[in-house]
Amino acid sequence: MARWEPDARLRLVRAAIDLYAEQGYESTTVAQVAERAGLTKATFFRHFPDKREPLFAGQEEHAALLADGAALAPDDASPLEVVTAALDHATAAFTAEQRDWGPRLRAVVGTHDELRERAAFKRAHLTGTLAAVLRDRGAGEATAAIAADLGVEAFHRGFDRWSDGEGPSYGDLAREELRTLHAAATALR
Amino acid sequence: MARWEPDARLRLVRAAIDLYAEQGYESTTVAQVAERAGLTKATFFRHFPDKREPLFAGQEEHAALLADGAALAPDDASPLEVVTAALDHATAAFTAEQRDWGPRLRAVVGTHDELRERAAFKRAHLTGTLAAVLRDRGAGEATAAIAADLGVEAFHRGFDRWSDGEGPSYGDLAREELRTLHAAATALR
DNA sequence: TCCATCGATGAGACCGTGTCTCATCACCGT
DNA sequence: ACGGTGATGAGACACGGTCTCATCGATGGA
Repeated sequence: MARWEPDARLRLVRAAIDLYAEQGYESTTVAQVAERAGLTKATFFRHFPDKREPLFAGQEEHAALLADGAALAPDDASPLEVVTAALDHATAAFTAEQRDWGPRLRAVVGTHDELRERAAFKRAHLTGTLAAVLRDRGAGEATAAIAADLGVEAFHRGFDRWSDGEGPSYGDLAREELRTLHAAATALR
Repeated sequence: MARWEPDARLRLVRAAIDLYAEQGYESTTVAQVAERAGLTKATFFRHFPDKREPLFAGQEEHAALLADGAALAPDDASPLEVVTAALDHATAAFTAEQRDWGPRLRAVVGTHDELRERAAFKRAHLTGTLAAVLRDRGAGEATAAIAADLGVEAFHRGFDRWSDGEGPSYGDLAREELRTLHAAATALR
């Protein structure tokens, strides 16, 4: 793996973020992204299925980590404890580089519906994965859906605050968000 | 408004649903859809912004109705009561034709990620709209987010059951789903 | 040292989506 | 009849995304 100049994939991610931010997503062509990374269009599509995906490269990992963390929780854990375990486990994915990219990614994604759409899809995938784990553990349909919603909401709120440089660790922020959301949920009338 | 053969837009919707179901979404071209509707590719794109949109033609109306219904609720209504009012008001959108198309649409959308993605986006839009109304009415950030999630979840579950031919009226089904979800939410631990 | 292999890349043809411009045609009011 | 208006058709165009074939660079073995 990785001959010639290594890290082609990473170079493509960086080139995409930079160009989409500099010139706008629409007015940037895939060929331009590839060129900035020292590659060609064909190679871009060998690393990513489409023009939007480099911006969301880390997300499948997040889904996997959330699911793994949830599956690793003790058998007698309540749904909310399972979600907490999932959030804690996901902490592993959050490197310094991810934190730096966070705000820039949010800004770029916010500029174009096509990107918002992909973000919504990834989020729905996350929610679905988490809900499936909860159902497998015996939670009711409705309970699984709500707990998953709260977990993913906390996941994103925590990440946003963390990548804005707030708080000590991501894990603490996410847990705090989850507590807040849970309190609001039980108080709902 | 509608000269020549009237209802060009509706004919396009029907042609799209039929062809996407018959031949698959991928292997159907926009030109084919337009041709079945007795039109051309250029006219298709005058009625819809892209190939996916005819399948989701009714959804903006749903968002508007939910928002209107929520805004019409009495000033002292609780978040959940606001959501209930929104669901009741949305009932207006559900014609017999919508019910017939429901299962077919679900089936087609389920066959292709590109369509699932659009569905997730529409749903996120719905949730965002509802949450915004709730925040404007003074609900807290977290409360608005959760109430909106429950509302949209109930909206979709209700619609699925209703379009499967279940239950008396859509309004009753959606209210029932909302009650179930609310019960699960308050019982969450 | 040389060579065969294998995986990553480049080159370029190709189809479909989505945009745009210009011409056409049907309806409408006068 | 006649001109205006708005929906449509025709066709060129750029770009996204797929595919095939050729190339090249590193590796491992004789």
